[in-house]
Amino acid sequence: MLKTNIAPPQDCSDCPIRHSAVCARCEPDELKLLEEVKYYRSFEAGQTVVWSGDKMDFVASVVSGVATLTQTMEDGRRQMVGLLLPSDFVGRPGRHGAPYDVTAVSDLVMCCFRKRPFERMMETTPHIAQRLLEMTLDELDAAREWMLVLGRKTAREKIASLLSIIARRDPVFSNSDQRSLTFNLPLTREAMADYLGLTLETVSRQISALKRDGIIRLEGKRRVHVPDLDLLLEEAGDDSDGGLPS
Amino acid sequence: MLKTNIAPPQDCSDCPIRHSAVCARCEPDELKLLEEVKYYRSFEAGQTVVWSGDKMDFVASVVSGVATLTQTMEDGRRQMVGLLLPSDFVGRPGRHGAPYDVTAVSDLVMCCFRKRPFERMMETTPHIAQRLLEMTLDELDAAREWMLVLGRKTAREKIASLLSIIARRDPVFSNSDQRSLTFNLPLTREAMADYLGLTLETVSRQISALKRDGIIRLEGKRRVHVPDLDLLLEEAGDDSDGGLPS
DNA sequence: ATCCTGCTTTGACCCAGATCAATCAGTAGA
DNA sequence: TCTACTGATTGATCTGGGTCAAAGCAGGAT
Repeated sequence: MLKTNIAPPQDCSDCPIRHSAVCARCEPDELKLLEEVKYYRSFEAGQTVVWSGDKMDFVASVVSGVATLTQTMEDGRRQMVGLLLPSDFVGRPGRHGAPYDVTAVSDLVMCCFRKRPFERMMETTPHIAQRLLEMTLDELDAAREWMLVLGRKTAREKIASLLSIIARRDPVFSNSDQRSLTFNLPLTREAMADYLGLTLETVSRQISALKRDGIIRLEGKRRVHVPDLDLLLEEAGDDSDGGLPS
Repeated sequence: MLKTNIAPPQDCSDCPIRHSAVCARCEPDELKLLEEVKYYRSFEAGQTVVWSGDKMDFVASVVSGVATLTQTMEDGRRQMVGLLLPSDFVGRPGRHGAPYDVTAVSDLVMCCFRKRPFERMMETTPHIAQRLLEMTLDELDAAREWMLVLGRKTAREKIASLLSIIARRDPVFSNSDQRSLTFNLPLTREAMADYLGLTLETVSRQISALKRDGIIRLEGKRRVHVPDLDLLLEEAGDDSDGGLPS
């Protein structure tokens, strides 16, 4: 397996997620306190970060790479319940056990904080608690959007929705407002199926269908080119236009 | 329609949700400040509290009754994304528009806070922000559980899951640990369908099936008796036993 | 009483997506 | 170069839940 061993940042000031993670609002002195309780951990693609039910004595931010939260039923049915991209936060202050499996789906670097000290800082440093609240509210919104996808969308709409979610969060998209773009798909077909409540065969078929219909083009299995983002959003069944007035 | 006009509480000290809502951790002096920016609103069953997209100049706690958050696609497909029972919180500090329809499904009393002053209090009163963070994390957990239901469970499991969720949150359940219990179903078949990503016909059929199999008994359409809660949990496909050791 | 009107139940049929199975395409190792 | 794997694609068939349609069943209102 290809090992891209990305070195963790030397210190917070040149951290790539400095301005979007839990620490985003911290002042330099607060950052210094955080720095004392933090440490980096790296995982290879496929490794499990924590198993559901295990004790989890840290909370963490994703620095680089992609991780997933999944729930599994006794008979093996699996549902992804969280997709963690850089700057996303894992773990819950004030809880000991992990409620979900956390898995690295690509090579992954996490910035971990020892739980106890972090919890104490939450009480003394409002900037951390404020930012965490904001991020949690954003995640709740995302989860609710996802519930609409799971409960009411067709397989084709589900795939289109997932692609547009990933496209929207891709750094190259944030920097441009073109109609067309190209991005990496960080998930296997199986992981996409777990995300969308489908089987991997259906995922594959629907991706082929979108390709056939010219909505997307594949460059290798894992790189997606979208010639017209509006067409993709249309397929996703979302209230497409953000309503630009005349 | 039957009008049960429940009078709102006179002041916070005899409010039924005093110890479980956003204000749960407030000290008497903090409560006094909150009291200055609060007002009650009542809705009849079926009324809309706010429409998705509308301006929402308040945040609120449910005092009594049940409300839902729903998303609707252009073609009319609907998905419930939140079920609000007494003490639950609606609205997001720092956002003007409502992202979902909020609807009273039974007669409803809400304790509303004017948004601006509430936002200011969030910054000055850590007890409010802390409690809101805790509640939001709980909701996120619930949303993720719900995602497993929507994505991977069968219709029968979905119904059993919903019934056990409602049973668990029913006040009479919290006060007893018997195997059997009886509770009111606050939702129509259609609302249950919107919750579970099903059609109302399927909901009706599966309820009949659970009844036929002796998992539940109906006393009128809206009152459910569960002779053995463990059987219901089994049907829900949840990791049933909380693991009582030998 | 009887007629609404808004739920709910039940039946008959159909289809989107699951299941089962074979094949293909890269990449890694020997 | 050949082999072994892991992931992806495609085909054939089956089925759970959707769709369409017709009753049933309260509570109010007339």
